[in-house]
Amino acid sequence: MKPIGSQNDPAQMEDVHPEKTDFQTWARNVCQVIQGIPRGHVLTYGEVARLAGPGGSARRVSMAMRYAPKGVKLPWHRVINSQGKISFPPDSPYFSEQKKKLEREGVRFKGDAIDLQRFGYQGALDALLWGIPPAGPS
DNA sequence: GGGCTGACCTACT
DNA sequence: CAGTAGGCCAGCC
Repeated sequence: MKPIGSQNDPAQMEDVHPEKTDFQTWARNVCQVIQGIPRGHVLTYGEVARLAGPGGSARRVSMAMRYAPKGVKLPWHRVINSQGKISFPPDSPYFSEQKKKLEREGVRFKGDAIDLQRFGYQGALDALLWGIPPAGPS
């Protein structure tokens, strides 16, 4: 992917208004939410979108992660779709990589999907607001 | 300026 | 439980 290509206009780069809930601000919020997911838990796109703020749609979550530079450490593998499955094609290298990372963190697959009842980060909002660690799956 | 695509979601049939 | 329909919005052609 190319970084905006020929965007040499200084006006567009510097004239940024963080107060507004534009895509960049919202995307940054999404990154915060994803980084707040503890090890061994996962969140769905819809939940991340809701936690990131108003005007959030699940599609934008995926865009935000692609939007983030490589330098940013983002546990993107902890984000899955509402079906509890990985959103990559099974033959994609990303699929195996994500599954591998998740299993390494203790997330077990029930067939081809994850049991959201167990590994779904239900305490996401609490942790984001008060820093309360989640109760691990027993 | 319009049209199609996409790491998606919810609801309905 | 599988398939379909509508909605969502940034990027790219």
